[in-house]
Amino acid sequence: MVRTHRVTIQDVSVLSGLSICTVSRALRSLPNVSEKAQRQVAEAASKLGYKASAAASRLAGGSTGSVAIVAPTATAWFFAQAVEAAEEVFGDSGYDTVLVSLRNKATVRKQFFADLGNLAQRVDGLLLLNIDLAPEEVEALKASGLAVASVGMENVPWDNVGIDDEHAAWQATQHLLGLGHWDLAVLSSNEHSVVTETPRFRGFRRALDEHHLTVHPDLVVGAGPSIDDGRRAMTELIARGAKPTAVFAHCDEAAFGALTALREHGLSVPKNVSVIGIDDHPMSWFLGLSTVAQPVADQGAFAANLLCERLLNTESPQQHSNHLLDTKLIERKTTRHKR
Amino acid sequence: MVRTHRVTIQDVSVLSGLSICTVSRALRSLPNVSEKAQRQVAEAASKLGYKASAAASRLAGGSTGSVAIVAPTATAWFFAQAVEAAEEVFGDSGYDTVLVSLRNKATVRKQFFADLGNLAQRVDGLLLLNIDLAPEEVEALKASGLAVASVGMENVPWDNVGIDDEHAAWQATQHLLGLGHWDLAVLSSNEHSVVTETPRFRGFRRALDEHHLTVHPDLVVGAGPSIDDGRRAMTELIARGAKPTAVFAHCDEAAFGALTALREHGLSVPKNVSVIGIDDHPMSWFLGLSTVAQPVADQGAFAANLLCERLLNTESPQQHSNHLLDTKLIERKTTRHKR
DNA sequence: GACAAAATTGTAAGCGCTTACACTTTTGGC
DNA sequence: GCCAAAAGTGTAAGCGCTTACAATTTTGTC
Repeated sequence: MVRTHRVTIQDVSVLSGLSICTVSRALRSLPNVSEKAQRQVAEAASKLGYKASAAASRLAGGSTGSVAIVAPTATAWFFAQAVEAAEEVFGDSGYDTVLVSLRNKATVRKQFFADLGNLAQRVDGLLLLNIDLAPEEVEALKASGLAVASVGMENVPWDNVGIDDEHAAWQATQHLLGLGHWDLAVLSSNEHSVVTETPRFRGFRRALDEHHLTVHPDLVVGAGPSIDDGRRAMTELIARGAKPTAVFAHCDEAAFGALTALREHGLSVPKNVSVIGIDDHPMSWFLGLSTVAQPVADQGAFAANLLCERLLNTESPQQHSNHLLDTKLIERKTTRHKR
Repeated sequence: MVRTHRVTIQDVSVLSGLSICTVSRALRSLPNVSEKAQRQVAEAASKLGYKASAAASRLAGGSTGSVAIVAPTATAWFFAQAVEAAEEVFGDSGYDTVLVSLRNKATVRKQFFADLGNLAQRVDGLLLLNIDLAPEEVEALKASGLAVASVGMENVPWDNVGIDDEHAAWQATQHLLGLGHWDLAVLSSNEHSVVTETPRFRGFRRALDEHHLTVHPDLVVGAGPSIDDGRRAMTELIARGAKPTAVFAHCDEAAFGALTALREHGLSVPKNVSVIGIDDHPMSWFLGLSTVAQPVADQGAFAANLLCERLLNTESPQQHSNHLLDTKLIERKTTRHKR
C-alpha cells in the first residue's frame, strides 16, 4: 500500500492511452468526451486509485475542493449541530470543510472580512451560519466571487435555509401572553446592540403589539447563545430591579442560563417566573423547559446541499432561494398561568 | 479595494528589486538572506498586501497552510470546546483548520484512514481528539508523513496533552465509594466494546480494587458523549434489572442522560441513586451534578500549539511529550451518603 | 463519395511557488 | 592585498493540473 510516487494525471493518461487533457476533461465530466474515453479514463483512474491534487488543480484554475463554514461561535449547541451536519454533506461531495469561528468577537470578524480575498483562493464556497451582516459585508462576500449559502439569515443575495425566526419568537411570546403574562422580559440575541431588529425580536414585539402591549426597554437584555451569557443577562435584569413574570430567551442555552440566575436569586420557575426558549436542546426535555423546537441538523445539511449544487453548476444564474423549515411550540414545565 | 490581478511573488520581487528566489526565501525566513534583503522584502510584501498562494506553495513542495482536526464527533460539548480553542491557535499561526468528524461511525472512521494518503497532501498536520487507535492505525498515521499531535490519547508516538484519565475516574469513583456506595454502575465511553480498557474504566476498576470490590459486568454499559446515549445506557441498565446505588458516567453529558433516565423510572437523585460525571460542563453547575472538572479549551489550545511547533521546525527529532493537566473533584448535589 | 460542420482529442503554455545549482559578493586570515 | 571559504543572490526547472487553440476524426448532407 505504500506508494513512493504519487499517482498523477500523467499515470492515468498513460494507462488509459489518452492524453492528459482528455483525462482531465473526462475526470471532470466536461462535454466533448466520447463515452469510450470516459470509460477508459474512469477505469484507469480507479485502478490507480487516482485522486487529483487539490493544490495543482487549484493553481491551474480549477477548484480547491474545500469549503468554509463560518460560525459566530463553534461551541454553541446549535452551531455544533449544524456544523457537523454540513460537514457530512460536504465530505460526501468530496469537499474538505474548513472551520472558521468568529468567536463572538468583533476583531475576529473584522479580520475575517479583511482576509476574505485570501480565503477566496483557498476555498470554493462559504456556508455562513447566522451571521448578521452589514451591507458592506454582503458586498465583500459577493465581490469575493465565492459561492455562498447560509443558515438562518435574512434578505441575503444567495441561497438560505432557516426557520421563520419571527414566527418562532411569536409562537413563544404568544404562548406566554396566552398564559396571562404581560410583563415579559426578553433575552435577545444581539449582545452588543439590543436595539437591533433581529427577526426574533421582531416576532416578540409583534406578539406584544397584537395584545396592545409595548416592549419595555428595561426588560430587554442581550445574551449570546450560551448558558453563561444567559445567566449574566438574567442577573443583570434582576439587578436592574426588573420584575417580569415571564422571560422569553432567544435560545434554549440562554434560557438555561436564565433558569440558573433565577434560582440563584430565589425565584422559582414557573411559580414566580415562566421561562421559554427556542431550539429544543436535548437538555430541555430533562429540565422541562418550554420551547419552540427547530430542526437544526436539517438546516445545516440542507444549506450545505444547496451550496454543493451551486458549486456544481457554476453558471446557474437562477434566483437564489430561501427555505423555511417548520418550528413547533413545545409546552413543558417552565411556563404556566400567571397567578 | 478590488484588485483584478492577484498579487504574486513576482510583484514583490519587482517592487523589492530582488529575485523571486530571494523573496521566497526571505518570506519563509530561510537562512542565507541578508538583513537588508529581508527588510526590503518584508516592506514590499506588506505594501502590496501579499500573501502566498497556498495552492502554488503546496504544489511546489511547500506547506499547505492547513491542518485537520479529527474528532470522534463534533457535537459533544468537549469536542466543540476543544475544536474552537484549537482553531483559534491554528488561525493565529496562519493555518486553516479543516474539520473532520468521524461521526461516531466505524465506516466513516475506516474511510478516513483509507483516505489518509490523500488527506496528507491537503494538510500539513493532524490534531487528533480522543481517538482510540488500533496499532495499524497508528502506523498509517506515521506513514502518512504528517505532523501529529493529540488530545486525550495514550501511549502515542507524538505529542499529547490530556488529563490523567485514570486518576480522574479514580477520583470520581473514590468519591462514590467514600460515601458508602458499593454497587456502582459505570457508563463507559466505549460504545461498542465495553470490555476495552479505556483509562477511565481502569481508574474506575482500580478504585474498586482498592476497596476489594470487583466490577460487576451487569453494571457496565457503554455510552457515547451525549445526553441521548447516556439516557439510553442508563435505561438499558435499569431494564437489565440492575440496582446500583451510584453511577459513574465517563462524562457529564452521559451523566445528564443518566439523570434523565433515572427520573423517568421514578428514581430520585441523590436519594435513591448518586450520580457523578467528568468534565464540569456549564450545565452541571445548574443541575448540581457532582463531577471531576477538567480544563477543556486549555487542552485543545495546548495541543494545537504543540502541533504548530512541530510544524515549524520539521527536523526536530526530539522525543514527543505527554502533558497532563490537573483535574479536580467537585462535589455537588447528585452524590450523597448511601442511606 | 465529397465536403463542411460538428465532435473529439492532442499540444503546449502557463498557474505561483520552491529548490538545486550556478554565480557573485563579502569576509577573514596571513 | 590575496585567496579560499562563506554568505548572499539569481537562474531555471519543475510541482500536477487546466485550458486556449490546433489537429484530427466523425457525422451528416446533397
